[in-house]
Formats: sequence, C-alpha cells, structure tokens
Amino acid sequence: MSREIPKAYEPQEIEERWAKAWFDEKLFRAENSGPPGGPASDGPRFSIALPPPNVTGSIHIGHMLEHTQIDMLVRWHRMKGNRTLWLPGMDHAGIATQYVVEKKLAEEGIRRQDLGREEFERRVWKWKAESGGVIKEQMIRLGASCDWTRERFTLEPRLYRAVLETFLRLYREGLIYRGRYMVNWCPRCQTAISDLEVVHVERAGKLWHLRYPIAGTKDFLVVATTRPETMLGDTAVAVHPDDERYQHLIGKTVMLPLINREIPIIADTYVDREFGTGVVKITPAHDPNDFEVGKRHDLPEIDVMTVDGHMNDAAGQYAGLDRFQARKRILSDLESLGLLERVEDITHSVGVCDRCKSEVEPRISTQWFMKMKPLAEPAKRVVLDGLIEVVPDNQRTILLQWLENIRDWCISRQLWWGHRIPIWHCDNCKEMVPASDSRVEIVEGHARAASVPTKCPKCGGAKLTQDTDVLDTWFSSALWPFSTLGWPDDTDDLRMFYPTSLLISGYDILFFWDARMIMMGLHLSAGRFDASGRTISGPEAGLASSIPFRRLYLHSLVRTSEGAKMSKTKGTGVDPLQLTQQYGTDALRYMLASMAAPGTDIVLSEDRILGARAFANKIWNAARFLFVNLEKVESAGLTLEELAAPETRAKAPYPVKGEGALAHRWIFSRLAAVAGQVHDALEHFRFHEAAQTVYQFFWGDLCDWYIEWVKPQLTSSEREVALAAWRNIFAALDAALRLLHPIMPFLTEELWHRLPQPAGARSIALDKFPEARKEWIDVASDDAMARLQEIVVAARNIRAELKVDSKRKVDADFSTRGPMLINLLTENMEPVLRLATLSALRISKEHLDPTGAVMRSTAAFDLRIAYGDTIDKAAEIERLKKAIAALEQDIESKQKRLADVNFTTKAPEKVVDALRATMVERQLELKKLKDRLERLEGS
RNA sequence: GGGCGACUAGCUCAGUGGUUAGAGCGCUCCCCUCACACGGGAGAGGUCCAAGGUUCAAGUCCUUGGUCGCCCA
Repeated sequence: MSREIPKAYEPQEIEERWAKAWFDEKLFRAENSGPPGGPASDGPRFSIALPPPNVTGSIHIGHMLEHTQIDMLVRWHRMKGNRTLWLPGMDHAGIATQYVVEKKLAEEGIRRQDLGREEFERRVWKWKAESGGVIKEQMIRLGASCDWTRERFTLEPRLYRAVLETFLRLYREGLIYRGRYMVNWCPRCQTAISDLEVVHVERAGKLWHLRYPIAGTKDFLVVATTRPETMLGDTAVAVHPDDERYQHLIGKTVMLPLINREIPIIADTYVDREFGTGVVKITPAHDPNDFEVGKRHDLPEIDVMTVDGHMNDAAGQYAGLDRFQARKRILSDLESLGLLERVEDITHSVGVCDRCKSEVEPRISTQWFMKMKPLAEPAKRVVLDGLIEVVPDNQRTILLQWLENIRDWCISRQLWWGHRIPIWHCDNCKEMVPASDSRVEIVEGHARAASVPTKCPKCGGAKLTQDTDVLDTWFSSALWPFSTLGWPDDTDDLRMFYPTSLLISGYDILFFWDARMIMMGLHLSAGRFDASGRTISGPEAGLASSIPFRRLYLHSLVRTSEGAKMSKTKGTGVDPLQLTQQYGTDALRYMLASMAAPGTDIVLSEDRILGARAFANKIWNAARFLFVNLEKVESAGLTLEELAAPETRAKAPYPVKGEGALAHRWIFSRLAAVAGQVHDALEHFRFHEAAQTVYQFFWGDLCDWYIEWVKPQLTSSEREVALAAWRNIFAALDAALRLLHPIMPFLTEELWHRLPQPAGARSIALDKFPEARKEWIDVASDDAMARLQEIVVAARNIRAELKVDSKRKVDADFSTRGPMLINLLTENMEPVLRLATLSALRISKEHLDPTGAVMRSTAAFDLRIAYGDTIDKAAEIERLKKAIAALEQDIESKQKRLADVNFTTKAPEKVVDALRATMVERQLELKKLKDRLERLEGS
C-alpha cells in the first residue's frame, strides 16, 4: 500500500477509474448481492427498473437527480444485504428519435419520404448505433449501480414480442379498436398524437368577428373565431336553442362567404350565449366540439387541409396555401368584401406538439385506440387500497383524478420508427386480420412479427397488407417493468424480481408512463383481480400477475431560477458532466440529494455545489489524517492486518482507560443514532434529511469533536490506550464511509480501498450498511459530552471576546454546585483544556467574582477568564442587557402559560414538566446575569 | 375555468402542533496550530406573505386574500 495521498480530493481520475472498474467487473450484477451461498430465491429483495432514457439523448441534470435518488436507494438496499436489481435500458422514443433523424437529414436536404420507409429505418438504426451508447457511458461515469448485464431496449426482439402479445390480447378482448375520430394532428410530424402530447401554451392572438350573410336577406350573423381559415370547412352556424335573439333564424340558412355554400342555422346547447354574439361557426372536421355537434346534427365533415397543414382542394381558390398564409388571404378577402366586422386582441391557449412545438391541428382520421375505462378501474382500486403507495401523497390524488376522468388513448402513430401494428388488411374485403401469435423473427438484425396471416379468413383473399402505423412509444414503455424481466415467458427473473419494489419517476410523466404501467401490469396479469377490480385472496395466480411496483415515488424537477423546466434548446439546460468535471460527481450527487426534499422542485445553486465539494474534501482529509499516521499504528504494536480484520472492527468501541474513554463511547452512540436516522430517512424518500444527517455527523461530530478529542491518545505512550484508540477510530471512520457510500460512492470506494481492508474485499458497495446497534446507544455519554462541549464553547467564546491570541493558553475559573460536573471535568480535564486552549481550570463551588474578567453562565455552571486589562466594559454591559431582555421575555411567556389552568390541565404532563424545568433554569441564568450587570455597573 | 405547490436569515433552502425557529453559502472578528484555508474558532443576522379562525399551545392545521410558479381543461 502506497502511503502517498494528495492533500486535496481530486475526483477526476478516481471517479473515472472506479466507474470503469465497477462496470468491467460487473460488480452490480444482481447475483453479486443478497445472501451469499443460499438458494437464489432466499432473503429479501429489492428491484427497480430504470425509467428508460430516450436512446437519442444525453444525460441532463434531471436524469442526474433521478439517478442519484435511485442509486442511493439501490446501494443502500444492496448494502443491507437484499438481493438487489436495478435494471437499466433505453427507450426507442419513436417520435423524438424520428424527429432528430429527420432534422439531421434535412441538413443534407433529404426528406424521409425521399428515402422510403425501409431505408429511413435503416438510417435510424445506424444513428442509434452511433449515438445510442452515449447515455449508457454517461450513466456509468456518473456511478449508477445498474446491472448492465440485464440491459434492455424497447425495440429489441424480446420486447417487441411483449408488445405483440399485449396488442393481440387487448385486440381480441376488444380493448383495442380502430375508428375514424377527431384526433390531435401534428402537421410537422405528420402523425396523430395523444391528448397528453399536446401542450397548451398561452399566446397573444386575435379574435376575428366575421359576417355571414343570412340567405335571402340583407342581414348577417356575426361569428367570432380565432381560426378564420377553418371557415372554409364550416357546415353550419349554431345558436343556443333558448336564445331569444335568434329564435326566428333557427332552421334558416346563411351563405358561407368566399366559398358560397349555403349552410343551416342550427340550435345546440353547446353554444355559450355570453360568448361574442352568441353565434358560433361549426366546423366538424377541424374542432373537437364542432365534431360532436356535427354528429348530433348529422352535418357533413369537410376537411379543408392536407396532412402537412396546407389547404386542400376543398379550400377552393386557397388550395395549396399553408394554413397560416391562407388565414391572411382569407381575412384580407373578407375585409375587402366588407365581411370582417372587427378584430379583438386576446390571449388564448394554443395546443402545440410536445415534440416539435408546431400548432396542433384537430383532424378527423382513422386511428387505433385503447379503451381506458375498464383498465383504469383496477388501477384506481390498487391505489385506493394502498397496494401501491404513492409518495408524495398529493400526487396520489392527482393520479386518482386522472384515472377517474380517463379518455381513450390514441395509440397509433403515422411514423416509421417504432413497433409496427400486427394487423393485416385484406386488399379485397378490408377485413382486419391479426398476427396469429406473438412470435417474432429477426430480419436484418431487427424484429418482425413472425406469424403473418396469409389468407383472409372472411373472403379467402390472399393479398394482405400490414397496417403501416406504429404504436405510441408509451405503449411499449407501459410494459417496461415486466417486459424487461422476460414476460410473457415465465422466467426466473420475473419470479425473483416482479413485482418490482419501487418506481421512481418525475411527476411530469405520471400519466404518460406511471399510470399506464399500473393499468397494463394489472390487466396483463390475469388472476389477481376479478372483473370488478376487487382483490382476490388466496394463493397468487402467478408471479407475473400483480402490480408493477409496490411503491411509487414522484421526484421533483430541476428548474431554472425562473421556474421553467431546464431546456437545452432555450440554453437553460445544465450539463451534469461539465459540473462533474468542475466539482466531482460525488459533490454533485451530494448537492442534489441535499436539495431533494419531496414535493418541492429544485433550483440549482452554485453555492451548494461548492459546499458539497468542500464536504468531499473534508471526508478525504479526515481519512488522510489516519492514513498519514499509519506508521504510528505499527509503532503502537498493531498490524494493519489486525486493524483490517472484520472481527477487530466488530468489537468496537474498545474501552479506553482513564481520561479518554468518553469520546469513544460517545461517537459510537452517535453512529448508532445517525444510522437509525439515515435508515428512516431513506425508507421515506427523505434524501435531503439523509444527506444532512451524515454531513452533520461526519463534519460536526466525527471531525470537529471526536478526532480532535482523541488525537493525543493515538500517540500515547501507554500502549493499551493507543491500541484501543486506533481500533476505535478506524472502526468509526470505516462505518462513516459505509454510511456515506450511497450518496458519495466514488470517494468512499477510494478511501475504503486505501484503508486497511480484509484480503479479498471487493468493494465498499458490497460491504454492510451500518446498523443502528442498540448496544452502542449510550445516553449518559451523549449527555456528558454535550455538557463538556458547552464548557469548551463557553471558554472559546470568552477568549474571542477578550481577543486572546489563539495560541496563548490562559487560566480559567469554573464554578458549579453539584458534584456531577466536577467529576466529569476532572475525568476529562486534558481534552477540555486542550480544546479550549486553557492552561488550567480551577474548579470551585463558590461564587466567582466577575470583576476584571469575562464570564459565561448557564444554569449549571459559571466560567470566568481574567486576561490582561482589555475588558470592554461597555460592550459587556451591552451584551448582558441584550441577553437579559431576551431571557425576561422568554420567562414571562413561560410564566403566563404555566399560570393558565387550561394549559396545565390539558397539555400532556411531559410538556408541562419540561416547560417548568426550563423556566427554572432560565430564571437561574437570569439571576446570574442580573447580578453581574449590577456589579459591572457599580464598579 | 379547475387543481397543485411555494412565500421562513442578505442568498439557496430545511423545519413531522409542544425548549429561545435551523443548515449551507455570504457577512464581521481572530487564526495559514504538524488531516483539511475546499480549513479552524467566535459572532451578528428572522414581526416565519397578510388578515381572520381552530387549539391549553400554530412557522406547522382551517378559511379568505396577495404575489410567484407549475399542471389539467
């Protein structure tokens, strides 16, 4: 072992080295975790699926936050001895990936249509092969302890099979159907998208009031619209049936301007009488509400646009124009005809494509849908029954409300990159024929449905063409927790790891993904629920038949200081790898963990990363202190081998004779308490609490007090003392590193290896997480140490006020009534004198004379230091007066409360007693301060 | 239109009805003491957005309002 160790923690080389080693050694294979030796199914398990990042992307800070939280829990469970699986993988991200590749092609002036479907798909695969590994590399570098031997991709053959199986089952059950309905259409992506993929943005717009001449009169009706170009497709105007203004017109007609089509005036309760003139144009082919009205009144649907957002032949003279150009032309034409009554400035909500931000066009088209109500019922039940615990709780309500109001899901996409729908259409009779089973075959390295129908069962026709649509990406994502474990086959992994223990995702994909996984997981695992969604008791019908995860934690999002989501295109994105280069991965992880309070979004702060980096350096240097002193271990007569032996550490704390015993008992008592707190915090996703607890323990307790306290013991001439001290300090630091490992894996791995470890020890990640050991809890030591700390701080406080040179040792006087503090001080005189930089501490039971000195008092003791003649009397009087005022106010409020019979009778006895005791102490303190003030003012 | 969240020290944020409301950073003073100046020691700094209410007790629970942000329609 080399004993050179840099003075400051330098993360770059260390992190890269360990990231590579962990990956190369397959350290995080599930098989490396859990009880050694026993049968595979023994013992507690922990399994979690990585929310698969888009294959085309790169890690952003939101991933980093997500992965840090998952990794903390995964490492923690692994160290607790659970058989632990974190299954990673990527999502083919249909529309997103196709968009990216299309944009690249556009740079060469190529459209995908120029290439044709097969060639385009080939290009996407090629591009995926080139850039698809980026995320994986980054995740490895950032320390995610995934089992990479089980990595999956949503478009790989095994997962396509799961998709086929699902589609075919739901199709046969009638839960997937095809039909002609109004959908959200993106003219840029040229595909239908689901309701969830439409984002609503507030935009400044205009409301145009148009005049529609009433047929056979010189009058006209005025309709208001934000989308005048759709008027070409109007097939009616509507008024409210009870609107007195228009009663006489119902049943008459208007002449649609520009196109000169005679259309009826109808009555429908959908019309809002208060809006505009109370007359609305009805365009069944371009508005979802008008579509419904059109159905009710049997109106024709006139689609005036093309798939790419241009006007079609039905638009007459406007055919061929882009929809926004057409709008301008139509408005100017109406104006010149005197049919534009007025224009109003408004802000309104515009639906845009989540992916490309183009304005979405409501459009009638033939698509595939999934019936969601029957699937949502069991999902609601498992959430209501607590079979799936949702954290934070308010997200549970949001989820339930969404499930309550669920609408059918448009699952088909007119894309080329994705899972192709396994339905064939008979060229002859248009019958739809599904693949006969879910088997897949590999063609050119990629999966295709293998069981292709060859003959139409209805007409016998032999010419069948596969549906050209692919499925929404979220269709395959919805199967992720079980498709990745081998479903629909009954695999060992499925038996071992399903249902997964937990899902951690951002709340922004609660509906997109989490909810759909619950619905699909429940539905595809027949047997556990009957049709009413009730839990069936008795033996489980199969391991796969269950919820996809037992707990669901929705983590916060990282936002810019303006509250917007981080966005690369807006330039507000933060590259975590760059931050890693700058500050170290562990520092970044610590910072994220420390800010990850459930339910609150995170705004990055440079200050907090710097603080985290300082913490990493502090840990490094605490270990460095032991490291550079290793020779002294040997000179104390201890071998490193013995120190490294697990048995040695297991027996800590070793009793230390004489003065030094207290601190050892205390630090292990703290360790037990802290381990308990960290367990509790992690169990409840309180990552920030876990982070803060270990920080406080390591820096405050271990470094500031324990190490400083025991330093001289390590070089003690008494061999027994030195031996025990070394054994204890190693055991304590080793435990602290294990405690820190889930948050800061690289640093702790490096230090763990640099310190003596048993032969053959592979990694701190496979070591044990510290337990809250009951036998370490030592309330008396906690209390004693707190008392001594109070005395040391009081002495330092006086020194600072007297501006005593920090190296100069001075005498002090100490007074207390009872023997308890006297004994305690006597037993710990050396460390107290040293830490307070005192030459002597004279102990008495008498009152101390404050003249010419500075004093600090608590209810239990007085401490006095006289030094030089530099006492600033005025300042001391000022300080005393302030303290007295605060105390008096406090005592007064306590007295008031204690005098209140309501309080003393209704509040718990414990609270009343505690208040009483505190008040007595305060009164004592107050008396001391008042006495002193009097003397000072009198002198 | 409906819902959710935030508002606490100069800044970024914790705070689970019950001591004198905490942390990190920043600030002031002292110290480069042999693990660490990414450090050590000491200190200053808060009418907890406002107004009502519940309670023996409210930063915490309820109601209303304000400001900001997010989501859904």
